[in-house]
Amino acid sequence: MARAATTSDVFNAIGHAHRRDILDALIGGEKTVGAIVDDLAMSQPQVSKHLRVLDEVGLVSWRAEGSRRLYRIEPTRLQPFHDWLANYEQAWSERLDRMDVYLKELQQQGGPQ
Amino acid sequence: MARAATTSDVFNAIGHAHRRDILDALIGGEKTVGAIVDDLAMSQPQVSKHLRVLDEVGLVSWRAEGSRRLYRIEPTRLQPFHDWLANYEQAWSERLDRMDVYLKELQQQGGPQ
DNA sequence: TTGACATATGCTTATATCGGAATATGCTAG
DNA sequence: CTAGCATATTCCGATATAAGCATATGTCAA
Repeated sequence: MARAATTSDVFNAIGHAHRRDILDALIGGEKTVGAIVDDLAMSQPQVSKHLRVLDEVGLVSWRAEGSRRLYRIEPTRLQPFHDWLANYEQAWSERLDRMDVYLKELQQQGGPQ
Repeated sequence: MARAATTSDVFNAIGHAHRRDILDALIGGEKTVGAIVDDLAMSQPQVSKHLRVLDEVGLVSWRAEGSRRLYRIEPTRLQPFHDWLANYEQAWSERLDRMDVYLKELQQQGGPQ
């Protein structure tokens, strides 16, 4: 077998730097494909293809205006990522708690020999 | 050209489901390679390779204990994710604000027709 | 309708992995 | 030193894209 078939997965979508660049470029608000092409140094088909991936995953949406498309970020779709991160932060703080308990025990016992 | 050479990039590292699975398996604390192999249904070489990637990116670290290796998560390396997400949360809340303003306008006007 | 512009799509090539199997390395016990 | 276990590494074939180029599609203006 080969690479895991994980396309159309939010994590995979943001796993590529160019797509993160595109998302970053959209932080200020909706933008035209051409504007993104100008902002970043990418070819138009390249941008369109990455936008397609981002759209399939739901990270961006668009509306037509004449012959242009205005793309915008769909920040709510970052929720899975957010949730994923939260697990580790919880694990981390629990770990700090345990360390805290340990340190307090040491204090009560007068410290290690 | 082909796929962007973005290995040894934290975002790329978590872009693959199996590596996220491994990280999840390590949430409870440090674990042996063999333990991970048992937990997830993956071959030992497969797990070792993914651990290598995660290690190169700094998302895990390990200590030797006899002939075993105990791997653990390195939560501080999650900071880039946190920072990146923070940008979009701002965009997100701004969007909620705009929606709020819009809703208030509707209220003052007596609602849409 | 034609022309010009904006964007999407199809085709091709190059390449980065992924996964599997076999093997190497490292450590410990006896 | 040898056997055996735990893990890493190498070699391999398969495949999923990424990027480039050319082209199709769609929209507006005249």
